[in-house]
Amino acid sequence: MDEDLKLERARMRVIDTITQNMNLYGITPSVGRLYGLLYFNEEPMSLDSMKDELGMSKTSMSTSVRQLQELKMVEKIWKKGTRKDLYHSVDDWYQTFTDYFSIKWRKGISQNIASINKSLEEVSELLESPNTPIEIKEAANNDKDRFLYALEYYDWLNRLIDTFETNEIFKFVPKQKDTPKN
Amino acid sequence: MDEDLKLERARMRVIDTITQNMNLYGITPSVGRLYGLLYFNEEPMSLDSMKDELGMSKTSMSTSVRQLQELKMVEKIWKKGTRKDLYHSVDDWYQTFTDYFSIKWRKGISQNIASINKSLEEVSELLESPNTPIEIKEAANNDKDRFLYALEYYDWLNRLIDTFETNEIFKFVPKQKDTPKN
DNA sequence: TTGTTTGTACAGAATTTACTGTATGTACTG
DNA sequence: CAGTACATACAGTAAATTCTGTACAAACAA
Repeated sequence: MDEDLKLERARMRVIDTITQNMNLYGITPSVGRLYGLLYFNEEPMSLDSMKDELGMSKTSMSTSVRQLQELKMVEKIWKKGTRKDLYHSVDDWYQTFTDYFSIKWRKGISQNIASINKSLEEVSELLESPNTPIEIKEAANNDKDRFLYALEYYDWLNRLIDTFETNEIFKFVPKQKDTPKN
Repeated sequence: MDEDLKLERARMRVIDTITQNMNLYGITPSVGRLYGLLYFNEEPMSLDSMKDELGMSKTSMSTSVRQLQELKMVEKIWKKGTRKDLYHSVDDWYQTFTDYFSIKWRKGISQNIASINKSLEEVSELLESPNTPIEIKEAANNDKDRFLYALEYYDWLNRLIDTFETNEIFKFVPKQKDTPKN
C-alpha cells in the first residue's frame, strides 16, 4: 500500500499549508490542523475520532471545535443512530473569509468610536473654556485633530466591512478569475 | 492644573482604544500602546523618553519600535544635534491598514500555492496510474477537488491584496464618506 | 430506577511568548 | 587616542496561553 502513504503525505502537506495560513489570521495551529482534518474527511467526525487522529485530549477537541463553530468554519451534523456529536467543515472559504474578518474587525469598532467621541467632547470643552491655559489649548487642538482623523478612519473601516458582509466585495474582486459575473 | 489632567485622560482613553484595536490585528498591547504614544506626541521621541513614558525597559522599546518600523507604522527621524535615534508615527492609517494586510497575507500565499501544486501533481499521478487501487483513487479524487478549490481561493485572495497594494480598494470604498473622489 | 455514554468546566501542568538586565559593539566627542 | 553615549544581541526570568486529566452533568438505555 505505497499509494496509500503517498496520498496521505500529499494531503498532510496541504493541511500544514492551511494550518499555517490560518495561524497568520490568529488561529492557533492545533485549531487550524483540526479544521484541515475535517476539511478533507468526507464523513463528519466525532470528538473521539478527532482525538485519535490528532493525538490530543478530548477536551481540546471539544474546545477547538467550538471555536471553529463560532467562526462558522465547522457545523454540527445530525446523524441517525449515533449519540455522538458529529462535525463537518463548512467549505465556502470566501464566505468564511468575509465572515471571519467581519466578526473580528467589527467587534471593537463601535466601542472604539464611542470612546473617541467621549474624549472628543471633553477636549472640546477644554477648548471652549476661558479657564484653559493657552499651551493646554494648543495640545488639545492637536489631540482633537487626531481624534477626528481616527473617527474618519473607523468610518471607512466600517464601510469596508459592509462590503464584506453584503458580499459586495465579490463584485469588485470576483471569485472567478475570468468571468466578471458574481 | 486640572485641565492638564483632563486632557491627559482623554488622550489615554483613545490610546487604549488604539491599543485594543491593534491587538485585534495581532499586535501586542505594549507595541500598540507605544504606537499610540508616538501618534499623539507631536515631537518625535527617543528610546529613552519612550522608556520613561511607558515604564518599560529600553530593550523593549528598541524591539517594539523596530516591529513598528517593519510594519511601516513608525519612521526614524533625523534631527540635527542629537545622537539619539528619534521616531515618529506614520499617520496615514489607510495606507497602514492596506500595507499591514498586504505584508501579512501575501507572506504565506505563494509558498502555499506551491505546496498545493506539488500535492496536486502527486495526486494526479496516482489517479493516472493503473496500479492504484480503486478505493484510493476515490479518495484521491476527493482530495484533488479540494486542492483545486484551495488554489482558486488563494488566487482570489491574491487579487484582493492587489487592490490593497494598488490602492484600488479606495475606488470601491472611498476614504471620504460623501465625496466619491479619491 | 441504575448503569452507561458523551460532552464540558475547571484546576493544574506544560509550553510558548513577552520582557528585563547585562554585556557588547559602534559611533561620536574631546 | 581614551572616554562617553547610545542601540541592540543574548540569556535568563516572568507572564500569558494552550493543553491535559479529573470530575461532573446531561442524555440516553435497559
